Amino acid sequence: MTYPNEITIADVAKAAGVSVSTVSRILNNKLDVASATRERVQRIIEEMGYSPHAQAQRLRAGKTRSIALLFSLKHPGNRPYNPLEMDFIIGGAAAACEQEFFFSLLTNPVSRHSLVDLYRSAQIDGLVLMQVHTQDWRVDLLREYDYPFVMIGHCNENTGLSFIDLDFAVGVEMAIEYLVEQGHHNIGFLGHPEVMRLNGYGPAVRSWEGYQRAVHNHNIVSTYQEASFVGQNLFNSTLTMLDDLPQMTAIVTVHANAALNIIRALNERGLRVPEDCSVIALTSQQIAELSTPALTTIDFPSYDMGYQAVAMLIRKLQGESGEPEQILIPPRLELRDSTPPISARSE
Amino acid sequence: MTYPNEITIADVAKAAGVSVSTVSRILNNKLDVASATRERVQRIIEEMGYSPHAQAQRLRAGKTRSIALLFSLKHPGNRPYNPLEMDFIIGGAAAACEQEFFFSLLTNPVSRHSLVDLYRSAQIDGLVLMQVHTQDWRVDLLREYDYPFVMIGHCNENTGLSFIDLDFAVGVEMAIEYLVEQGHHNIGFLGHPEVMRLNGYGPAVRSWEGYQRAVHNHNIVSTYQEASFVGQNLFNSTLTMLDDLPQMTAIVTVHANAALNIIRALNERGLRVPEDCSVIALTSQQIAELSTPALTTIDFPSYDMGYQAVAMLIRKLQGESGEPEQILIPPRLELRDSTPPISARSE
DNA sequence: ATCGTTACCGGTATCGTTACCGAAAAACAC
DNA sequence: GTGTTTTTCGGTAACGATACCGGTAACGAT
Repeated sequence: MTYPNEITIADVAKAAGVSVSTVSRILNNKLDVASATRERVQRIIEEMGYSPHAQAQRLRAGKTRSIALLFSLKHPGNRPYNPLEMDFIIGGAAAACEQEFFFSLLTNPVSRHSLVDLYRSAQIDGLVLMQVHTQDWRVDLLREYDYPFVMIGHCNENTGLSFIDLDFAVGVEMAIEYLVEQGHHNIGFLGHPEVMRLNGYGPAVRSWEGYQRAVHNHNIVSTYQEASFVGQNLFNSTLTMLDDLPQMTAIVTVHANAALNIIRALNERGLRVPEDCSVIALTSQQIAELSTPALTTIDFPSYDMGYQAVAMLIRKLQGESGEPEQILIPPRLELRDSTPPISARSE
Repeated sequence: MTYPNEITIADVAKAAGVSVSTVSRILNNKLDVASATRERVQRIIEEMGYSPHAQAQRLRAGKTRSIALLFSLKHPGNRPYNPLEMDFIIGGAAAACEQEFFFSLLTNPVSRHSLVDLYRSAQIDGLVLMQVHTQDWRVDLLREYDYPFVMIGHCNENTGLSFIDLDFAVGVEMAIEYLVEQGHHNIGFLGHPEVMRLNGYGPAVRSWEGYQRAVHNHNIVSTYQEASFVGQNLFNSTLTMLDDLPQMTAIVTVHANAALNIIRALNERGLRVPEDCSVIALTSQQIAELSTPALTTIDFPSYDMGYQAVAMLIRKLQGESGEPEQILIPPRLELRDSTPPISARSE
């Protein structure tokens, strides 16, 4: 028993004794078809196991009904890949699938040519950009060509562009302010690798700005280290901060999965979290709750951001409104167990 | 200045003063074209910024040149998603992109109907299945219809099927055997959630078998817990094992990111890793090196597995050989810092 | 000069679908 | 009964590309 998958609309038409036009109308729920024939043909469609050829439909419609997410594996310093970026992908995929869009991952490095080609050769209707830099040639190019896309992240100049991003600057500031309110005076900051900041990688630049602003606005002693995502590096950077500022009682980090290494480094020096040192990380709820103690965070709703970005892109593609949507998520402090409440710390 | 993207092969032909056939031949590198015209037309293609309409090409060719990976977000007990599964995705995407295949993520739950429809409606040429169960209706269905697919994982009955999987049973056995050789007699095993094992989820079933076999073959005292991926749960399960077997000196776990919680739980009881208790995890190099101490592992080369699976699928699609490829990766013990060398433990 | 071979190119049909136009049939008014 | 509107349907031409077939021109051989 074989299952032919070469059934076309013509086969259905012939079997039903109607024209292809009629079958097409039925498939697309047009009204000018007698309900008797509609039901009869629908039954035959069911029996034959026919489903319309998506490629042909899309060629005819001039739409691909697929979008892609550019995900560079070559991002400097970004190995292993950030788990929050994984959430972007999953969230985006979920949003796309709900709307019956195909959602592809493009990991090849893009050139100007290959980027434009994606649109020109009708491979995709739109694109999601992540790992956005404050100045980003991809953004400039797509804007110039007026191709539809959205960003997870944003540039310095965003007129006419749609994006969703977390407000990293305010986030870091908020974390430090909270610690100051709790009575901390000696605070460490563990940021992105310096190379990423110098390259203009958005989160690196803005979280750094937030740190600088907080230090400037509050009367605190601080130290900072810029570390890569590698565990050993985070571990060592924490030790370096302790050398630099032995009386440090709190650490703020932008690293999603640094907690383990920070805690271990502190333990190495006989310090415990949260009794001797508080920790606030900029990460998602899921990751925060993986650690013990669960981490107090500036929440990084990465899954939702991916989801929203794709939803935004699809709205744009369906042309519901020409207005760009720009969402800069206000940071939200989530108190968990890595920052003791003020009462416990008062004496 | 606008950038029209509605240039067709006909426009190029007209501009070049040749027929569409000739342009087509040039695009496809056919030989029966005079090199003079070829170069002239190619220059015009370049100038006009033409690239062929992928949809039309694929309709004509009867191939979609896209594959998909089924990734269920509803996997019981599997929240937050396993980082190793993320690696499958990234590895698969990388392999697909290298071969210029589109690689889509499908997160919607599939039904028999929607699964078959993917092929019938020519949305995809092939599929990668993960989260495979020892008996899996999706596998049975695709096999019945003879649609091309590969698995990351495998079933009990795999004749004619292509897959790549890690040998979990032997892996767990190997880990325990190593610990026995190192002189451990009291060993804990932290496995997948019971519900996954009972549902027939491959890795859960097989790692459990490996554990049982090891306990049966060696003269050891052991305890086990089955925990979900949630941090608190892993933490508590470790404590429970310590209650159950206070003299425990080693833990084997299948959880990719359990290390933090195991270590913290041990610390809670005044035990240190690796001085008082060894830990072996079944996880990838990248994750193993995130922790301090870096974890000794049964290596789970998840990125490569995703990559290989897609490469395998593409080979199958290009029909290089009708033979199914079945790769059961022999486990490899990677010694790092969470298991002290035998010399350090001898006295 | 004629024929055959080769190199190069153009026309046409086709992939499977949908939009459009118009025709046949049915329904209604009088 | 005729005339008019409405319903229902079929034919045809696209969408943008490629495969196939056949035709022209150029060349060498006889």
